[in-house]
Amino acid sequence: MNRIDIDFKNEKPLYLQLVEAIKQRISSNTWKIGMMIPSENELSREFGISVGTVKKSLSLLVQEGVLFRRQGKGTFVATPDFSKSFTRFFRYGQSGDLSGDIPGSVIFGIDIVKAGAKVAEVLHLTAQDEVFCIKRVRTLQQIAFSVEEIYLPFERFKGIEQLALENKLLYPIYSKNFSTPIIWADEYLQPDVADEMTAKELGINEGAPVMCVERVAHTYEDIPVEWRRSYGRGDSFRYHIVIR
Amino acid sequence: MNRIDIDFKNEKPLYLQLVEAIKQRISSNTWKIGMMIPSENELSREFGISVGTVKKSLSLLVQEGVLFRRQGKGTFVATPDFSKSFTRFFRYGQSGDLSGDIPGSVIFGIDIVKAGAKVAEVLHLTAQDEVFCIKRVRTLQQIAFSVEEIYLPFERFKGIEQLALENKLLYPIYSKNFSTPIIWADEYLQPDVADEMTAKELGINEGAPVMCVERVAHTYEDIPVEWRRSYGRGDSFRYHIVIR
DNA sequence: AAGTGGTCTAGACCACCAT
DNA sequence: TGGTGGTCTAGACCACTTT
Repeated sequence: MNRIDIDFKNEKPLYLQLVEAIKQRISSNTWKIGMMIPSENELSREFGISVGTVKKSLSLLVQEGVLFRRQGKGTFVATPDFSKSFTRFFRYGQSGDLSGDIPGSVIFGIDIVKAGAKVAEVLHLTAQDEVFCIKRVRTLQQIAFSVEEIYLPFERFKGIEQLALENKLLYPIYSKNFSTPIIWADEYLQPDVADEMTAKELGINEGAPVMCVERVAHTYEDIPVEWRRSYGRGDSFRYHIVIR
Repeated sequence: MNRIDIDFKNEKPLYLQLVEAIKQRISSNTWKIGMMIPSENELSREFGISVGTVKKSLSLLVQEGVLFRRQGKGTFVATPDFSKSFTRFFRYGQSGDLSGDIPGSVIFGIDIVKAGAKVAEVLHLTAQDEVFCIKRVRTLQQIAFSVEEIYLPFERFKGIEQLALENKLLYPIYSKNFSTPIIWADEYLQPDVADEMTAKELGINEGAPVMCVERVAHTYEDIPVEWRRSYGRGDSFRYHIVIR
């Protein structure tokens, strides 16, 4: 029936068209997070393409982390849970691993300001467009481990200033309240030393090492919707990546 | 003919067995870097499996960066060129990007020492095993940007102390002289501040920010063969990664 | 037993490249 | 024109999960 999503005259391969169609259904909340999506056979019938092609699309989406599959059970919409991968690099002491803990946060303020050149560039706005600026300190077990400034486009996040953000993870809020799930991000790391202000907020000495992390977060449709700059305590920061 | 590589009674999927067989041929230099490997049809005949299964193996190897393919031409062994991805994060000034430049290096010494606990653990040796320890400073346009200590297992790299390593990239040497191409690496980043020694070597002030990068480099067979710790100038270090 | 995903086959047709 | 990879089909059989 519903073949409006697939265009057989289109030059684009069918399996990529199906990938887009599935992403669209997830991003429009037709298929919700954690939900089982139709089986290979059903998708094959619905879109009028072969099971083999459906398999190719689904394995691509699994590879991207959008879906996960369980043999004998089904295919499910993955949780775009960045909180785990985004804080996995913090530790305390020499060996303690707190990546399982949920960080707390204290909001220092949320303002509406002009984007300015830098923010405008990364969020694809003009420098005169208004953005929200959230300042907060994040904590693990009552210890501050990072301070951050977060910039959000005003239009998309209108009303966020009235929500209780204290001790909340932001990405679930973007997803639930603003239909804006975060799917991937660019991240830039630079070492730095704490200035007076940062040192006070993190409870460390001025001149102590900190990690500066700048991040641009994106939606399914690759729209940049958040820019943030964090300063993390050097003694609790260890970032692991695999290079291929 | 040559079906010794594929075991149809094995529980492991055929396409994964083929992936291993192909990696083995590359790592044993049977198929050299840049070489065109046999076509899908030839591989299908040689290993006695269907073309579809061969396609699955090859696309997996492409995804891992081991092979690359060109429609109408063939499938080729990719250059395991880590020099690019491993130095891509350096820059000078506010915007200059020197990732295209080849860094120079000054060797401070190459010693044979006992591995010790840390090195033994990551290189899968015992603490009494001997390893090479290379100390060097790396430069871009005559400016030192990092100092590093590099540890290599003695047995695999016997003779490296007699080679001219000055201003050379090490990974091509591992590959050419020791049949040890580096395929992937774990990398750990932490911010730090320069001590007196490091500051002098990098030409910066004591207490200035530096990035501490620890890396474990691996072969095709996932054998860890190098451990290094680098301290990079904070003002020229910017690390970019994409999180999914 | 019925439904799911995981593997595998044996083709087909096409676009691209070399000759 | 013949060989290559890229896409797509229409099955088959298996392992696993649920009913």
